[in-house]
Amino acid sequence: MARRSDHSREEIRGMALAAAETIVANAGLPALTARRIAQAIGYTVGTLYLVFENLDDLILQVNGRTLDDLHAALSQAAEAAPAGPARVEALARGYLEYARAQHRRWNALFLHQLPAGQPFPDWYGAKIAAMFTLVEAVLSSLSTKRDARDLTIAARALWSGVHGICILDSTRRLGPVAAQDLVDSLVRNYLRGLEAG
Amino acid sequence: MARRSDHSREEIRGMALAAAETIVANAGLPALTARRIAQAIGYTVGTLYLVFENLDDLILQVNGRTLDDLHAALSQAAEAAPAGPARVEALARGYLEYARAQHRRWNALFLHQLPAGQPFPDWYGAKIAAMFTLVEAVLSSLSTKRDARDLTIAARALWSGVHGICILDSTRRLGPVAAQDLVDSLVRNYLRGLEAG
DNA sequence: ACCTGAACACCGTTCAAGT
DNA sequence: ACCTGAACACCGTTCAAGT
Repeated sequence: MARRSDHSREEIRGMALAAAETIVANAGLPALTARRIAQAIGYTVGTLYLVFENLDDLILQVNGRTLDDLHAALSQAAEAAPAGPARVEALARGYLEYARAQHRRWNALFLHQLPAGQPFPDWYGAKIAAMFTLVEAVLSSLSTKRDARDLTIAARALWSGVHGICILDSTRRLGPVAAQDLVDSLVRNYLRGLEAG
Repeated sequence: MARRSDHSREEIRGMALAAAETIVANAGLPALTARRIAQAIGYTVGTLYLVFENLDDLILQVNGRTLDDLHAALSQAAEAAPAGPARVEALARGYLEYARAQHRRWNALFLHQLPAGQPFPDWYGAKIAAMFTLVEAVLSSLSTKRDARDLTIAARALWSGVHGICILDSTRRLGPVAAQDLVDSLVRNYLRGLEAG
């Protein structure tokens, strides 16, 4: 293969991200290497560095797509359930289901670490925050008496809790206990406690 | 450096694990390489493979030590608090404190992934299970009416939840919310919900 | 018997050189 | 201008060869 202008920068970028997503979905984040992506799209490694800052940048883009996908799946799961506690439960179960169905892509979200001290770029942080906002929206319809700060805390406490179950489940640290039972237990008792508070 | 019998196999093993622990504590798991460990103990890489199966085996040993250390810290935190709900809270806060104080070692626990499909060795699984057992013991003193299965579920749901908060905190995904507030919210409301159930 | 050190097949990243 | 391909400084792992 020689000099080519077969594809624009944007096209190469899109091809690389699609190839990367496939590699992660099929073989997991550790299998994602610059040479493998380059081979999949028919260019050499050097070309990737014309289009991405580095591998971390590329992985962040892949994970950003996964977060968008996850957000869409959760919105849908929530809307399908009747408002109230059942909707919170549907959201939590939706998260567990997504983590299982897309487990290599979902795991990549948490396996990837930026170099020490480097914070997430703003656009990525916004995608994480949007996940919590989704939970806040569903929780806020439960009881109107709480102020914004309580809502923020409740949404993050509950959602982090659900996340903890999902991640221990996906990394097989839970032993022979059904993760769904844990999610149900956490959501029900937390909400009951909130109401009684 | 030439042929030496300065140290027994067991001594080399201990030196390597100690060096590895220091590297992880100072620079994080990604900085842990066979060549770096070898250099730290004054042997060549080949020697490490005489004493460990491979790097995964070595990392598992390092993480096993961290789990022991964590278990001891949590036992102590629990015993220092009065029995009852306060003790559950002390356990949860102790976990968050450990994750923060030893954050690179603690993170290594969850950053390391065994090759696809390879389960944790039994001795390592037992150390994970011991963590949940600790929570069960503290929870069981709260109410005597629950059966063993309920206790297992409650301990794992609550503890996974606390873990989720700690891991999102340690990877800076929580935003400007105090993790301790989340831990307190989760524990209090979950326990209150359990009681009301 | 114990340990070395060089080799193999990989990495991420850069950049002079080709078309 | 666009892309290559070879180079650099690394990896984990193995194993013939040295002492």
